[in-house]
Amino acid sequence: MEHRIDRIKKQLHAQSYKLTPQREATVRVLLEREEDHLSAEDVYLLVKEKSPEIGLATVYRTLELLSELKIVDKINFGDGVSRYDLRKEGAAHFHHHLVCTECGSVEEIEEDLLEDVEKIVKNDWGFQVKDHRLTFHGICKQCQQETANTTT
Amino acid sequence: MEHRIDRIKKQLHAQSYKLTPQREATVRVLLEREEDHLSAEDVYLLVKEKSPEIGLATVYRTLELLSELKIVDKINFGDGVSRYDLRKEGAAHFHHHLVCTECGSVEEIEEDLLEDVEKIVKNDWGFQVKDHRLTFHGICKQCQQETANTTT
DNA sequence: TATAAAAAGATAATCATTATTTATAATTAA
DNA sequence: TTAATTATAAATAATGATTATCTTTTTATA
Repeated sequence: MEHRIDRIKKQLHAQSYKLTPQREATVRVLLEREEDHLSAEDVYLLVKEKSPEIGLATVYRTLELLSELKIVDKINFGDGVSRYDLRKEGAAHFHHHLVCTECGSVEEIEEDLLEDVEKIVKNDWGFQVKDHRLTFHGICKQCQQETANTTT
Repeated sequence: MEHRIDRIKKQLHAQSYKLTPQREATVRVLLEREEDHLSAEDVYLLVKEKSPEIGLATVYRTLELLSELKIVDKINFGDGVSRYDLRKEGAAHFHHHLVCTECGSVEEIEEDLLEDVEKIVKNDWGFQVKDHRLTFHGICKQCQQETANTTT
């Protein structure tokens, strides 16, 4: 944890930003809840538990900053809310998501499945890919099993 | 054009909805501007040109309805607005997008590049894919050329 | 230390979207 | 055909996420 905070600190410094206490508190929440896909409001409430004096606008500003520096990714699953997702250390690319339309769960795929596709895009469309967003909508393993059970 | 309106009419009827004049006007705008990725507001303004008496809420309702019936796809490129994109006739899947971070242009890829990836998702994650959304962010052909020119 | 710059806090403003309430048109039953 | 029911639309209010503004506090620098 401390190691990752340190790295983020350095990334901020590299762009002459500071890791203020408020920013650190926000980053800590993101690290603790790395598996989740928190909205700004979610982050705000969690940060508030430990640093009650923080303001919502500050959280928004911090998330925006982290997003610009590609430390977090801002994603949108179609409900009206942006969600913020810590990028894995050293990951050049956004990871993929599996959104279950039954139970709403969100799984992550770390490995990059798009290398071949990106080659095609480059060769056939002349488009120079910098980043991608891939989300699958469907039915997760668990929900499939539950449906199978109730049917039997 | 009329043929496609007819098909959409049938799709609505199949779910016991009607193609009211307002809905038809909205669909016509979507057909005319098929290449674009219009926001609800955009659609509203365009429909208003021909049918000035239409209300914004009606456009929203219509787009929502068309979206439920999978006649249009609702997408989000990360600015705060939802955009609505007519699904190609008979297309089971959402098409892909190339968003240029330089000029903001949006290209579409009709062909499905994800068949292999979906197989992997199914086999390795047990996830039953119903639909996907794939967007590449990067630099389009034209912007690459322009950069090359100014550099020389 | 004094001054300038950056960041934060508080809250108002904005803007897309949704909900509500009333009116209108279309369909069905009597 | 008329009355009653239902679907749809119009107008506008309400909501809710996000951003802007303005003031205060903190940090860095001369």
